[in-house]
Amino acid sequence: MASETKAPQAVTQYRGKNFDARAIETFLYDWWETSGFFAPPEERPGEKPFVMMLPLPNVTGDLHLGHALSFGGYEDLMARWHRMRGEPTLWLPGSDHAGIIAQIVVEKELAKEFGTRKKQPEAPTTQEGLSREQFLGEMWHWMEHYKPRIYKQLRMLGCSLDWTRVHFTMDPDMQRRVRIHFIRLYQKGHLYRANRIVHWCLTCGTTYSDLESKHIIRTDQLSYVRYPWADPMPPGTPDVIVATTRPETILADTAVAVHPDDDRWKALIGKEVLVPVAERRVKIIGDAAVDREFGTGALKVTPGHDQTDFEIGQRHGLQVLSVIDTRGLMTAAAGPLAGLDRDTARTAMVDRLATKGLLSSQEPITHAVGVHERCDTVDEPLVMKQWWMRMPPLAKPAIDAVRNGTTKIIPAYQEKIFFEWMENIRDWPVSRQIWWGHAIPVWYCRDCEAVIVPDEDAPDPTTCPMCRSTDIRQDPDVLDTWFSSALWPHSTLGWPEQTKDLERFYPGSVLETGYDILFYWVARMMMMGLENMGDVPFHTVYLHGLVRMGNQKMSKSKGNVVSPVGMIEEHGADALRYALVNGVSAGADSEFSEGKLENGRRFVNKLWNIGRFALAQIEARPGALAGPLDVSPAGSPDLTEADRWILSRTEATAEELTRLIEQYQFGEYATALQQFVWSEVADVYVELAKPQRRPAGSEDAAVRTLAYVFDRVLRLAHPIMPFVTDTLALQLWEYGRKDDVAPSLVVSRWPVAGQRERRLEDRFGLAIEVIRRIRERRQHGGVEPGAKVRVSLSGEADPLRPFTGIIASLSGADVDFGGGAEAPTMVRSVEIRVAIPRDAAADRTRLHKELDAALQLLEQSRTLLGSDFAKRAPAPVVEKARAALAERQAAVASLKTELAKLD
RNA sequence: GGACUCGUGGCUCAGCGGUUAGAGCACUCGGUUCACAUCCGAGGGGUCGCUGGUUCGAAUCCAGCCGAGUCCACCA
Repeated sequence: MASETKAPQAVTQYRGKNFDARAIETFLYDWWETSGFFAPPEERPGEKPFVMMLPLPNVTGDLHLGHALSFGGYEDLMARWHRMRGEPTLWLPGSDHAGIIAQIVVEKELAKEFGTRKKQPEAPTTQEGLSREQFLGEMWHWMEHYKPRIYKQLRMLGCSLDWTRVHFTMDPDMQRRVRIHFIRLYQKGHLYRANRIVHWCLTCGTTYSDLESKHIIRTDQLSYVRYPWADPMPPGTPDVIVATTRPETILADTAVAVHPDDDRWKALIGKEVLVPVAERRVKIIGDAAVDREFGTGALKVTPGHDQTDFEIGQRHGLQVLSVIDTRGLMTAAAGPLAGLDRDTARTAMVDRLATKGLLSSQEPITHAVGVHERCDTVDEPLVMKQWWMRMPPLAKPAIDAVRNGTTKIIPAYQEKIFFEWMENIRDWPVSRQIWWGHAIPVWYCRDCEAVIVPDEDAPDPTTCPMCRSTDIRQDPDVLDTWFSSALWPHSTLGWPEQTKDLERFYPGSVLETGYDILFYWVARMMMMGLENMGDVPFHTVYLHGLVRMGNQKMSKSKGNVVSPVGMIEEHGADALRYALVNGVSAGADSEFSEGKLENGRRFVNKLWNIGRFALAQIEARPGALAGPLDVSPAGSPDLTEADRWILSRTEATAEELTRLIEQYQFGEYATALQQFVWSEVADVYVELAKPQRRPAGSEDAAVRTLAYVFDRVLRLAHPIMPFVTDTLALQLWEYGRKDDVAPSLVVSRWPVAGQRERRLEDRFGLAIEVIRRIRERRQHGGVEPGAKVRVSLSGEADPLRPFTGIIASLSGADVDFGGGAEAPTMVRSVEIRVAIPRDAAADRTRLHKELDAALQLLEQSRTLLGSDFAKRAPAPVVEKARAALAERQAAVASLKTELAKLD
């Protein structure tokens, strides 16, 4: 830990009447960081560190609200809370090189800077005029621009990340680790190179995996095409007509498939037809993948350009023909269509079929079409030689880990989704045809075609170990960006070296991220962690929902992406963080709004002003805090009922908030915090702490109570609102408190709940209900707001005697316990008589209304207790119901008596 | 086709077996202006999607249905 410096004056001397986050946030964050508060302290024996990896944002990206929720809401909340619980906490930052996305971003930047450049058609991702080395030079250059941007945004959110351990997935040492990982996986047989059908994006010029593919609904022409019989057939043999939306691929057909149980066709399996235009003889084969309901039940099989057809081809040993290249142009194999792009070729083919009389009919069809999720370009399935990762064996241990609880997923229903995917996992194509990314450590010999994979600690090979040729060349592809991020939890800690960090911080604790990257990242981290480390990377996966605004999923194309940066600048990070987390339950999507942000801002300001009040009281009575702060009844005999009440409520809240955070119920934590701070501390206690409301001689007790309660409140609120709380704590701690203080809330201790006075809490609660009712009666009775009113309490009012002064003060009444002439109102079994101008008619109406309500409640109690409830329900529950019945009986009796008097 | 989630006051959501179902925002009324570009107080507003079932007791558990959304596979 760096030596901590004194907190900046901009913070300790900030005295704004309202909290202006801009005045202090940057100073405070810089101080936290330079003081080393965010780095885990020196290792201590027996410690249990809390370790979390930041879900690395794309280096070229900007933070969006989802990040703000994730990083500034849940993760920083957890990091700060665990740190305050005394656990050495490591929250490790970094960014992802974001392969294809970053390459596209920089290509656009280059285009802006140097004018539009025509892309070379044979290598779509190449900037014309730039060699691969030059282009990568540009990429690195731009990284220096983007990296600080994204890191600054994380700092603005207040994220307590350990910046001494920041990593970037393309750092040279990370590249080395990825290389070693690749080589080890290869040597163990988890990686192989194969010629298979893959998704190809014509816009991005690269392959992509199933996960990066999505479907859109589109309407196309469905063409029915007749495939003439190759040999003379007996009369009555039906024509073979297939339905296709891609007639241009007919030229690559190598079979026609029908369902083996299809009565219309099964007798014809094994016969041959001629592929139109190509005039090639192909067999009719039987395969269960064919949908009998679709079209005529006969399917043209094009293994070179369709996923399903490729699989059918594999099963039947069919030849794979290619008629479309990586630019989307028809190849020489397409004969008359060679050179046309795929869309033109489609029309041309239809024309030709029509001319030849082979086009039976056409109709529009609405169907799902696979597209690349990055750019919505329609998928062009191609057969290419690619590196693949064999997934099922890697998935097995990860499935087991979740099944046996080693790693727990929250919310639990996501586990089902995890299993579903993992148990049906398919091999992962990991090579990408772009330049920005991790190189594949494989060389190919041009002379003997050997595949050369060096040992993990060997330098790049220069000669072929098989034939000694020097004509070898490295695989030009790079690895999928998720290949490197899958290693993040161990590679950032030094793997494969057995570093101190790796030993101390692996396995980690929690992985918090959006459910949308469960497969992309979480599952893969688990698999690679288990493979490389023999242990899971985290014991808990907390998945949060999406943040929507205006009820729409935010996306760049919809143009409704709202930047949290502007919100922070306007309202402060605390307000934003609070607004995002408040009232959202685990895993649920949430709707964000200006209103929520406004509420967050006002809550932050409320806290600030409670602080201003507390500090002013403390300053006014400096002697009150001399010596240790003891607010136990023994240590402070001058405490009033109100002081003891708020102290007890504070302990109750500490207990409750601790439980909520422990159970990952962050939304409820935020709500409960606001409830306590606003309705109890501010609206009730602060009012009762004002000198003009204090019984003489209890002023010092109020100051001590305020100091204690406020200190607890700041700690309890710090995980979600770090800036305003630490500013206040630093100022509060200037005054005399000697015990339990820290240089900053960041490194202070989370409160341990102390003794409560439950009876007092209950009775005080009753007093508050009574106060409410008096206020209501005053208003409805037309009493002048400032005027004093006389109130008599009777019935079961004895427990309220200690609170006479409080009731009087907060309701503007002179209170006695004698009963009186006025018509009462009932709160539970306490009769309240408020002296207001009598109006017998109004009294009667009101009393009747109250009586009706009371009778209904009484009836409910009686029905309940008259049923089997009394026999079957647990004793404490029945006891409660009995007490309620008694109270309701008393209330009804009292109201009846009063009504009788009126009549 | 398979699976999952959600349907609670005008809006956004909590609550997920036991008192008269809560919060924020919005709304109505009344105050205040040396903690609070505000704040305080009071109030109106809910057949907890529908129909059955389990239970002494269901917004909460189960089944079916209706509606909204998501994921996985496929759509030639």
